[in-house]
Amino acid sequence: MTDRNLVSIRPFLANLAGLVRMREEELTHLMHLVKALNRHTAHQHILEEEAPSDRIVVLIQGSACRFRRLPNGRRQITAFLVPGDICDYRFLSSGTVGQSVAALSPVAVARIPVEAFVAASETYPVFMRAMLSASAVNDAIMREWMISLGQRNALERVAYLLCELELRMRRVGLVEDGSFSFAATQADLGDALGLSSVHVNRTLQELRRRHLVGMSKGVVTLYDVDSLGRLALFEPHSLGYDRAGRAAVPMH
Amino acid sequence: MTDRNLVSIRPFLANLAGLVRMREEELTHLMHLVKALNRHTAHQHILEEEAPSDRIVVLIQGSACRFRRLPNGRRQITAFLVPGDICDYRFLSSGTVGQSVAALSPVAVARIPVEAFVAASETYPVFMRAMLSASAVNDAIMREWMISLGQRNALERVAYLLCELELRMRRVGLVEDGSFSFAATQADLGDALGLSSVHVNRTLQELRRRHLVGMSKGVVTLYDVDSLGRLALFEPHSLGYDRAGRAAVPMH
DNA sequence: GAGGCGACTTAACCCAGGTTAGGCGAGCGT
DNA sequence: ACGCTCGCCTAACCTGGGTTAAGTCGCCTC
Repeated sequence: MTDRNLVSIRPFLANLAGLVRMREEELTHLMHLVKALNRHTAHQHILEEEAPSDRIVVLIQGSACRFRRLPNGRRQITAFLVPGDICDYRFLSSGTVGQSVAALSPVAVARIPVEAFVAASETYPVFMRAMLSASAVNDAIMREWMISLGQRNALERVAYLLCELELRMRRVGLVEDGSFSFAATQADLGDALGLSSVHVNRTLQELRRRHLVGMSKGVVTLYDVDSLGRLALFEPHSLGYDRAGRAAVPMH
Repeated sequence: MTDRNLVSIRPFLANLAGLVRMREEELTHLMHLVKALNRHTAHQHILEEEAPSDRIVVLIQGSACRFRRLPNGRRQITAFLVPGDICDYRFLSSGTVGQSVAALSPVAVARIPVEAFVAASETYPVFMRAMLSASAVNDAIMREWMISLGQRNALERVAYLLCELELRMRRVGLVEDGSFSFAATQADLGDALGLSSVHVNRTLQELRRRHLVGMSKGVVTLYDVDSLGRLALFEPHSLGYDRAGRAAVPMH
């Protein structure tokens, strides 16, 4: 493993530990499964559509997105990734499914050999359970995006996305005073929300005007999460987190 | 198991056998895991949001949908289910995630106790692999719906949905002469596609006018799958099927 | 420090699809 | 045979968000 000391994989551990109960020993063992820690610059691809899935790839630092391109050139971003997120779950079924992952900012990425992970799961079944839970949460997030795209208007969509990101960042201990780092451009947001970048701009301005949101230089600030959540029709429990009564994991 | 003779669970077996290679013995064993076969009338709920997931619920006959309701009353259909489909994958992670499943027509449903299934997977690991594959396909379908909602216009969306359904029905041997049964109303289609029922109507008429599609009394006919697919920006391989070189499974 | 590029902003115009409000026919219960 | 409900269809009108086009600002490179 390279430079484990420079970049902490803590968000990853926090992510999984927030889904299943894990003992100290298990967390340590899990940590040692990480075999490589790479960096990518903004806009670089982290995973290609057709890449074999012999590694579990985990985002450790920075922002990234999953997306797919249509034959007509349009792009749909299907997920934003925050530190601790697993980039792609195809290793669970050893299939290859068509979507790529790209960095939105400079990122650090950890890679875990699937074989080693599966082997370790024999001794620690909690590892596989954690992955399946993470995958289920991922599904829930996708489902909620579908609802955004189908039923929410522009203002609600943007508000919803920000609430979702805030919750996910908070879970891994990366929200401070209502602020967190998130590197998508307005065009990226448009490709994720099914809006033009022009309209994303109009919408963000409206949210700023209402003193709900601040956004600049890759830092998002939510001034009033409650009002924003109401506006967004945001229901945290629908994301599959904390339904088990388990909130953000305390980092000791 | 009740009245196994009246309703064939063949679509279910075809579905899984189309994802992983299974021997005759395994298919037989799988069949014997089915412990109950129930019927529901149209509009009845098959699964509630909060239901415990101690059964794997499989649609055997008829049409159904997964959906979630927003606090403002609007409804987003997140998936249509065709015979052979697993209604809900939450049993994989033993979490409860908020969506319901409802019948669109009279349906038959099989139930497999999760415990028995997991136990059987010890002897036949292919069972669990099949479930994970089915879940991955389910993800791919959801992803493609997100792309529809975000990037395709009304005509493309409707066309896409019909192509997808045709493919899925064909996989389980339920397409004859380009026709298959599908019971959603135009309002249902609207709730799935993020369109008003009025506009779904306009759009279907346009597809009929172009001699691409026929639809009446719960029977869909595609007159020209190729043209329709082109119009829809439909890329079958993106659904995760047949990427492994495996097309619709021959039923011997 | 000139030039270029990428992200954000603004404004004018326009259209795809929503909304509202009906009408029509088939099935069904009484 | 009546009336009800439900699904389908039509038409008139309206608006949320798309499109195009241009301008600003900061940052990076040479």
